[in-house]
Amino acid sequence: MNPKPRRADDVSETLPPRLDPHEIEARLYRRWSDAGYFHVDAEAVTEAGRDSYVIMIPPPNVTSVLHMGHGLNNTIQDVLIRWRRMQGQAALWVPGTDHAGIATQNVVERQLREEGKSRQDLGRDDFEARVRDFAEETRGTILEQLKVIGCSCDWDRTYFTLDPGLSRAVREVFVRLYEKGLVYRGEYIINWCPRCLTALSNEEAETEEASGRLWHLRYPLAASAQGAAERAARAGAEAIGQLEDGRWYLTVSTTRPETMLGDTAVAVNPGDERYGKLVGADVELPLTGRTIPIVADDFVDPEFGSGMVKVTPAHDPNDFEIGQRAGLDVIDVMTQDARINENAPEAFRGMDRFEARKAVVAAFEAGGLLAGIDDHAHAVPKCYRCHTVVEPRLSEQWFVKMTPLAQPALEASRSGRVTFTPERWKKVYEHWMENIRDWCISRQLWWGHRIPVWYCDRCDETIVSRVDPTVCSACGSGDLRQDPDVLDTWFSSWLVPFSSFGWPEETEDLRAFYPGNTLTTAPEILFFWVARMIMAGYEFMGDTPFTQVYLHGTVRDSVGRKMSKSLGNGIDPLEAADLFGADALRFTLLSAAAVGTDIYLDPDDLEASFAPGRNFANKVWNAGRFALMSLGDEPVPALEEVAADLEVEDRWILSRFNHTAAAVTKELERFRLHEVSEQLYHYVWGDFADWYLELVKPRMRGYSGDASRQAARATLVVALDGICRLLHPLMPFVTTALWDKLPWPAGVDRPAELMIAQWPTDRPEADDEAAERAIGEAQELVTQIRSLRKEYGVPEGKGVTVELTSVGELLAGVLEVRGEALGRLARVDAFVLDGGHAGVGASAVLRSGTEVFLPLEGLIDLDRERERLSEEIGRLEGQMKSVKSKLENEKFVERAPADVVQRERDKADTYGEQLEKLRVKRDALESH
RNA sequence: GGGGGCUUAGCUCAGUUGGUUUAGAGCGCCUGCCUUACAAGCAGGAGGUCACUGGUUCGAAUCCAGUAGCCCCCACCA
Repeated sequence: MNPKPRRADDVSETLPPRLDPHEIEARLYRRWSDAGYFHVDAEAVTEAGRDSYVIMIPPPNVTSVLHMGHGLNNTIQDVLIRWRRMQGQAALWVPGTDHAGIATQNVVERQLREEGKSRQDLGRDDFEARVRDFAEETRGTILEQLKVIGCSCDWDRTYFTLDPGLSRAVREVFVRLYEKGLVYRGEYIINWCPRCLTALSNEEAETEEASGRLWHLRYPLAASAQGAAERAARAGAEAIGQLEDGRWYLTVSTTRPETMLGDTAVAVNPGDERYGKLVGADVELPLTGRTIPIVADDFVDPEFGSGMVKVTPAHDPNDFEIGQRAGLDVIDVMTQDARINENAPEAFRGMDRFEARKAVVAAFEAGGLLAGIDDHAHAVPKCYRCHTVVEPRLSEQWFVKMTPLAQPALEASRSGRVTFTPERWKKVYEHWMENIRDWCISRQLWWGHRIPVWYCDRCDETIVSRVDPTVCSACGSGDLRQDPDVLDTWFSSWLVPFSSFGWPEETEDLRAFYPGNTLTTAPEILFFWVARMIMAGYEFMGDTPFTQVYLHGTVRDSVGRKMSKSLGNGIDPLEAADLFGADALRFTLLSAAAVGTDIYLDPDDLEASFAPGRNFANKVWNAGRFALMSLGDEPVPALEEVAADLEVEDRWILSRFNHTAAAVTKELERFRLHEVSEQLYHYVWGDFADWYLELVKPRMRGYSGDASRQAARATLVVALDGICRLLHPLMPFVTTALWDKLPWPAGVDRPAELMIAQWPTDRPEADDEAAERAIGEAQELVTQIRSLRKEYGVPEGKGVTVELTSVGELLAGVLEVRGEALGRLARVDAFVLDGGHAGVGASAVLRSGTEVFLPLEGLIDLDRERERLSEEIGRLEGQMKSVKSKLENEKFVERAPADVVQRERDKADTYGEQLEKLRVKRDALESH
């Protein structure tokens, strides 16, 4: 009658008990790639009429191979893309890499230095070639890394920001903005890195808090101003004083004393009554022999310091502006590598700025002109690439006027056209947009897009051109010189949402894929990249490049430091994928990626760091493996065919699936990937593996008859198929490997590949509230019995009889049809309803009010158990006594350290609780 | 100086817009199990006055105010 339990040996032989990621991952990736599933044509949208879903990868820098931050970033994008693809959209993920001007140039220059060479030794062309080689190699590695973690990018569209197409777009944009008056050239104070020898944008100068000093310097007033100074001092101007030689001086303060060598004025606030009379007076600038005026300027805060400010137009942006307003001289006293130059007194020439600082202070001190030094915490700007202290420097650079560009981009956020997740970034974005400053785009580097500007040596004409000019457009001369500088690397990446689709041509791709949808990145580049892309989108395409900005957290090490190559605390995604598999890596990152929170991984303990993902991947594998083995290769019926034979657990798992699918879909829409992974974890591990598979085991072996077995088989196939689909975006490899082996009912269409199988949609008919409540009660019953068994020391293997009273209808129903299966899970031989509760036993009450009684007589040696309990109670009482006596000892309590006393008190509490529990148990045994 | 955020179990974090959550998860910890899918596992368990104070409410981890500590972003105070 009962068919023999069958084992599908063919499956069990090919499926090892431990998931071996190496065996499947590379093979499956190649299969997907070869089949062309990653590629999306414009026709899929324009002709087939499908909705497009487009993600632009944040192009990794070719500076170095990917780290775990990229792992997280790209895993998230792949989840979104795979999910949308399964939903039937034309899901396009455009990959690319960024030439990363300053960063890459630095790396190669460092290599050269180790060889004892400089870029000048090589010359511009050879140097560029060398960087190109380096970039090409890293680029290749990066793209391989993305493939290893499973990224389903459209590789046919891979771009590099220096490609001819993208370069053409860069040039077009520069010229257009120039023609519109939005690109201009000018001499301003910019952030200068004296090590990289280039200008930096404001965003590239990162401020770090530093505990510096504030030096107070005395500047003697000129002979002509002595009288005015004396009167001011008499009137209470505390910054005015008298030197030993009788001359009057004023006091200024500075954090950079060396800049005084380039001072051309002292400024006071025009409304400052203390110094009003001194405006126009002359000051003898120490060390230099120069005489400089006192000027009035609103910028000066009368409350700060002495209310008098030294003005160095060539070395401070504010001073530069004061100088402009007052028509002051500009004296640049530093070379480009921040040494004192020939404009300064000979004694200081050639000194590094920090040496010069010391020397200047020493000279002031020697001259009795040092009024004092205070500690002073302030923000020091540093180069974001080499951390050298940035020097404000006067130089001629190219800028983009940003205010006009910012307007539509700001409006996009305010109107909700562009949304931010987490929402708090919306305010940050808007605040920045509202206070946007012009963008310095020229860099004194060799690696990047050359600025398309030529200067005529004959007539001084400036030519900005889409094509390289050969003769001057003004005088016809051929003596043209191209601007030696290159553009900021972000000047190419802010265009990729359209330049990667062939802009400025009006391409089919642009029509199909612009605007895109979701931009996923770390908050660090919100201003560098995200905001600028939105601005460029509106300026050149008339629309935003994407409508959702999702900003995820940072990957940090176990002590909270950002993972970085320089700190050596990074984790190579390849290493993690190699050790645990790409699925495990992905799931670990996703399950830790609660919206907006950082992720902590320990580079010194990869096992522990990736355990969640690895364990879960293995669980999925084994649950699937077991299901496949027990299904065998015999034909499987469709669910509809066995509808009448479904057991309560079948209806339960299908209902649970429907709820899980709905929740997962909803959470994906909100980028709540942590919740997505948690939902799936509990469904797969908790519901499916721990309960459904266990309940269904006897049926799969045919113990409940063939109809029941076929119903279980059909349900199992549907459930496993659903799990593979829901889990696929997160863990594409293991799900595909299982799904490939899944038997399929005849007459039901089977998709060609899991990765393009349809995403589960809501099936309200699958919801079964009764089944969920019934199994819920059954689970509680089983758990309670297990707990009681354990607590009372019933031996593992021993079967028991359990008596139940006040059993509800639902539970009674389940017990009637599935009592045996439930009994197996709790090691219960028989459930007796409305039993007498006679004899010695343990009891519990379920939430529904059902009472559970577990008779213990004959099951455990009551005398021994009593004895054991007494012993344990005795032991605890002894320990309790010694603790109590300690605590009752006044001297101990008074003299022992507080934490030691507290520990004793905690002990007393713990023992007390334990004793209480043991006594209750003992009483339960004694009372019979 | 401005703006934003955080504080929940030993650690890292959830908690769906005040009420089925008796505040959850993973890792770690304790106890017992190699039960023929999985020891990367199974079963059971310990551990939290939800930073503090006050308020609103029938009801607060959740809303409001204040206090303390931590973090991030922006900023030209010499």
